[in-house]
Amino acid sequence: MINITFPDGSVRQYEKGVTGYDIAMSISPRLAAEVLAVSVKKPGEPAASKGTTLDLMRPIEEDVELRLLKWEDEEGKHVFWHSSSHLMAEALEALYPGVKFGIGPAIENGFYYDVDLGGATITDADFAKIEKKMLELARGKEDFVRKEVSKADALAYFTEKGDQYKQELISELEDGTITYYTNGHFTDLCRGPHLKNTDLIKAVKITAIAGAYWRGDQERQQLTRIYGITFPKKSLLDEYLVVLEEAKKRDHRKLGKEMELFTFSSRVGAGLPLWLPRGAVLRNILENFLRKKQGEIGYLPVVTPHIGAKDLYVTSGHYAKYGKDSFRPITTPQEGEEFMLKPMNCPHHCEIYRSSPRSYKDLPLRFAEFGTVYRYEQSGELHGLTRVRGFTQDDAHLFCRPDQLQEEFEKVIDLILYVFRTLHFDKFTAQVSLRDPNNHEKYIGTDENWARAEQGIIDAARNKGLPYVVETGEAAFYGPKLDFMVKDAIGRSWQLGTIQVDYNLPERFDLEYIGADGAKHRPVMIHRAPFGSIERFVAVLLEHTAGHLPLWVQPEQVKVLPVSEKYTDYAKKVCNLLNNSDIRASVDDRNETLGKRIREVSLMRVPVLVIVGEKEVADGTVSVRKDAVDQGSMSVDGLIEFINNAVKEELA
RNA sequence: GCCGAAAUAGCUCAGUUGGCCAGAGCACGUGAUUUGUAAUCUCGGGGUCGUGGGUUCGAAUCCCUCUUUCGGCUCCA
Repeated sequence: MINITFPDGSVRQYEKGVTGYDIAMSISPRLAAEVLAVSVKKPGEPAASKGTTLDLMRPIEEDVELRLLKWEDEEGKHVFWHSSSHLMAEALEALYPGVKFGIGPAIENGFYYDVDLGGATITDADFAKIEKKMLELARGKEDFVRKEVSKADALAYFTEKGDQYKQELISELEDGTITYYTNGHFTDLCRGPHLKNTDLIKAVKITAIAGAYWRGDQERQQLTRIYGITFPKKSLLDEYLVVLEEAKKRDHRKLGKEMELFTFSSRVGAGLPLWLPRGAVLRNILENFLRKKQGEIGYLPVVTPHIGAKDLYVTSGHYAKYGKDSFRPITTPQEGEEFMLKPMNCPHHCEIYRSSPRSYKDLPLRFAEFGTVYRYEQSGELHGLTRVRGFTQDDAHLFCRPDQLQEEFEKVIDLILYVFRTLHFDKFTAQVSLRDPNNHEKYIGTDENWARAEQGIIDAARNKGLPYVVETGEAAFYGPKLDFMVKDAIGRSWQLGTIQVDYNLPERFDLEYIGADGAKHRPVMIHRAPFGSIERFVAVLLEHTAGHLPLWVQPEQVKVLPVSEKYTDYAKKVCNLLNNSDIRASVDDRNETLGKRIREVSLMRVPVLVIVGEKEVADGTVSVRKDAVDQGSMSVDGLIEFINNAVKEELA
């Protein structure tokens, strides 16, 4: 007998070799019908470990802590979708004989399978056919059968099948660890785990097709990636589709148009946003907010040009790294003279540092600039305001002594957290981006400097008690980073704030300061941008708020609506009083019905509407509504106070 | 850059297997109306159907080029 410990701490005894399914059945058949897989954890495993997910039919041979995984568990969904990808593969094999398979994992929302269709093509029109086949196979109640195979047998099987992708995968596996899973007529190389039976899959939606390189390598074969999502109940699929529709409405590209913030023009060029008046006001508000805060904490404003001599970037290393993939150098009437659009501000700031001899007493020096940079992003990468070719970084470079690095770094973390908190970004992830340990030639600088910088970042994040994840291979080519990642409306992750420790540029630019000992020393540099870029920040902010920006950020805070022409003068007077109190207000006295003007102003997301008619003129008051909620009538002074308080509350 | 999809009026979209001067709503202009909390009525102007080429008696519709956009992949200083 073995002891099985349940999440509530209770312990039951079962025969050795009992399956998760047996255990669920022993509790209730209804439960057994809902359980998708089990998670087991051996007594010795650390408390933080989530345990190992196993098939329901795998025998359990020793004492374990056990969780029965259902749809509601992340791991349960993962198994469900992974099995669904095998179900889709089975359907594809039936519909497209000879199809070859790459990999088919579960993802955050559903699953995909990379396939090589030979000469055949799949379009959206084929989705229904695939869905139908999958449901038909699911209703056939096929068990997922696990089987251990030798490497030689596995290779022989997929060689005979002619599937070179699976052969390649198997050739990299160790003998004795290889398993097959079979559902119906489809057998796949797979570690599992899987569902007990396909009949748990009740609703299927093929969502998209796209190209994907085999093993993510641009140089290799491009496969067709088919995305899908499945559910154990039809109603869950319907709910999911509604959520997707809602997310589309929050798309910053749509909101930017509706709210008249920005636009693009193919004549100006792809990826080069044009900020409309209201958008420009929004940018100024965000910039001034940060400018003010940075002024308070010892940053010094600097301004540098949009171009720099090519030599500047040869010195910084950017030319060698990005020269050929970037905007080409600008030539001049002077033979041999070349300038480049600046892809980043640091080289310019390094030259500002060099403009004067520096003492250890001068440090840290913090040079801040809203610097517009230009990067030739691949055409297929451009995306609204989140990935553009010309954008403005809320950049600053901090030059400090090595003994000041830790404190300076932590102060930057504080600043970024302040910015995020003030704008109500609570759902972000801190990511420590380190260099790829297997690919050092991608980076510049010595191993020693890298090690110091990477350790410095990890220490700072720890000291601040910041929860973080570590990603190797995500560092910039000149140094490791601490990135603040935020998701957009449809779940894509974007980097906003970033802090980077850099020992390399100070060396390349031969930056120095005179220490207390009278000798020359090398400063350390921190690159940082709390927003990341204004463009991307605005995009994500719009998607998070669905356009209902905080009152203090709204380019237009108040619209004053006279009920009719007769009250326009009074409306203008009210508006003037608001403007005099630094409230962004305007009058809409167009010859339209009040109802229509309210509708339009609401669609523009103007948060406060002020309505004035006969009654208000007589009493010297205004009628106020904020975010579609009536606030009753108040004096103009009362309104100013009301707005100022609302803003104060947001900034608190 | 790669795979796939798309581009019709300022915006959102119709436009049947190629067949008379290409349509609607909103927006815009005009006249009426002077409005009390999410769409008042009238009349009107507006499109070389993204670009250039081709097939055809005839192209918004079929084929190719380029541009831009969308979904992924790769990339992301």
